[in-house]
Amino acid sequence: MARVSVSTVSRVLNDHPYVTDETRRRVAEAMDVLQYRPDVAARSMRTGATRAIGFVVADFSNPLFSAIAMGADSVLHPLGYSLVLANSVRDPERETEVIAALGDRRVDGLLLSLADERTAGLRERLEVFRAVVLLDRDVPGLHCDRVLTDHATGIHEALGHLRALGHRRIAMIAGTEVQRATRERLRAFREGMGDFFDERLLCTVDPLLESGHDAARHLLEPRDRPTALIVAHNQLFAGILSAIRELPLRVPADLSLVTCEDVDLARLNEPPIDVINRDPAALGQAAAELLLARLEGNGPPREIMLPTHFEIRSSTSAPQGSGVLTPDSDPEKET
Amino acid sequence: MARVSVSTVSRVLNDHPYVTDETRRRVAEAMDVLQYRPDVAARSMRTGATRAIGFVVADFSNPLFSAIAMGADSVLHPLGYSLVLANSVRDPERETEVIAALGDRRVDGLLLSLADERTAGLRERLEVFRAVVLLDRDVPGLHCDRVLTDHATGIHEALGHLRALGHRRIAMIAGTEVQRATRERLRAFREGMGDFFDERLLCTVDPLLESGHDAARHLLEPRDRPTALIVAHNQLFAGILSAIRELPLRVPADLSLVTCEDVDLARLNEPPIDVINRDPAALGQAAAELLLARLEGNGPPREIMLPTHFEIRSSTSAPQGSGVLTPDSDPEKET
DNA sequence: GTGAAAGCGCTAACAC
DNA sequence: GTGTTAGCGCTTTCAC
Repeated sequence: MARVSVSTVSRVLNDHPYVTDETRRRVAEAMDVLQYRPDVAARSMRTGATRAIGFVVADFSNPLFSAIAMGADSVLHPLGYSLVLANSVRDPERETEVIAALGDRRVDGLLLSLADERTAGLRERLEVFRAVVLLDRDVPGLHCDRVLTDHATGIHEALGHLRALGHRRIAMIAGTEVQRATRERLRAFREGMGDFFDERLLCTVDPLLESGHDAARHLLEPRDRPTALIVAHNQLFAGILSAIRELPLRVPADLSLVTCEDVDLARLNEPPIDVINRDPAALGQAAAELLLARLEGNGPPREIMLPTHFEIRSSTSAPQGSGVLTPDSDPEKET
Repeated sequence: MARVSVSTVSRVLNDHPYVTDETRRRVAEAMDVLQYRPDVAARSMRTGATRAIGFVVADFSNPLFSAIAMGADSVLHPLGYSLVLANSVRDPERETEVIAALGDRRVDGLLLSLADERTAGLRERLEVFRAVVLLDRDVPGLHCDRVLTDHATGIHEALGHLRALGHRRIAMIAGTEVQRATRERLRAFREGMGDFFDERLLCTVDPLLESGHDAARHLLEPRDRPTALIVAHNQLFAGILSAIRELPLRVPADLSLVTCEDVDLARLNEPPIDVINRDPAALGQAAAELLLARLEGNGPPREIMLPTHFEIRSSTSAPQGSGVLTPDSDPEKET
């Protein structure tokens, strides 16, 4: 229609030099009239690039992932990349399967919030991808770009605060050790507790509502009850909170409580829960930037470490009978 | 390597009849050895189908969408479809843009949780897609498959409950009328309130944390304060709850409270909040099934209506000074 | 500056 | 049953 060859159209499309303004105009006009839109699939067959990024998450009902996805999308979208979502529903087998499926789609890169870092053969499966970025994960033997979170600092800060208040019997309910975040939190917890560390006050469970609930019921039995509890996984918090309500235990009078990730449920609880906080959108953004850089050129794998911060609200106070009095232990504030 | 032609390989791949078991075996073996994986892009160029479904959401930080996406994925994934995510960040302009981008990708179908149903030219833009399913949306002039939610029944039930308790001054804070859900809730609210309807107790705002907060602060001023409040949008609830805490108002003694969607924050609040509930995963599932059916064959657009249920917990009681006493108004239960 | 033609990896029609 | 071949819609040499 513009009386030019396909190659010229292609040149206009990819704004090559060496096209007359006049030709360019004619082609643009024709495109407009014909409502022409280039076929991404055909283009990628030729160029080898799909402008699609696979995003593998363990469980996208976890609000953390929405935030991460938003962060990643905010840098990827303006450059014309689309996110292809793959939910592994916390199943390692399905995880390798969705990764293979994304490979078949020839996505340009992969963003991985894996359910399980130790799945056999994971490294080999990831080799086909031009770019892989791990989101707060650590796959044995895999050296690739990563965005990590410094979970230890948050735990140390929280522990410091609790111990300063006089707590000695501090418990932790965490996810499973197949994820770096949990391993880091456990490590920091052991470290920070030092001589006071008590194996019986530590509990790792699948990050599900019910398991959190059950673990809390068990851990918070009257006999030898801890005076403080750190919830070391986002998705465990709701279940643990409901267990605390059932017993019932007053927070912070009977139990000081700290959780990870700043969700509505923690912020708007009465009392507001002290949290070990981070910026999940920043994680997504950083990961996307690393991915883009990798797609651009080569170089050694990079690592970005993102901070955590412990934020005091009103869910911690001196343990009962400790003789220490803080504003937080003011009985007026308690339910 | 299997000493056969490409077409035979293709036949094995698409398990056509008329291939000897022996040949099939040889090809399978070669595929295995060569780690061969068919190229989805090339295949779709030939067949015209990409096995990719675009999922447009207004705001994927809304946990409702994760639930819907999980539901959709649970039926799409087993059939080899991938979800391509597109976040319109509540911006109508960006919405048309991401829809165009999904068109360029030649996705087989579209699942739409639009931010704005009234964007000009939306209908035309959607014509290029082989299948479009609206998720609880109503685009003027567009007749396509839809999964709707019966919001009215939930509102009527809640209103019936509140009025039976003796409430007359019932307020509603809702999202904006660019979404069907809000329009339905408003309509049902007007209807259900009948002669008691008071324009000043109705408020529509952008579904953001702050706007919910501000609207609540304004609506709940001491003068002429309503005795009950229905929160008619998921994402408004947190802001409204924080406003209630600031004032502070006791729930349900000073204010009976009802919200939409059963989120952790509502269920685990003290007291647990009465909710108008639905099953978002079912919505996603139903939408995916409609989409698949449309991809299969033709026929008139179908509509599936999903129910809502009002669930009483502990956040509603008779209004103060009404003389009616219910277990829920027991002062022990209040903060 | 622009056109002709090859080829990306697949499927399907047609031969045999 | 299996092979040969055209062509999906693009980009990219290579001519001119």
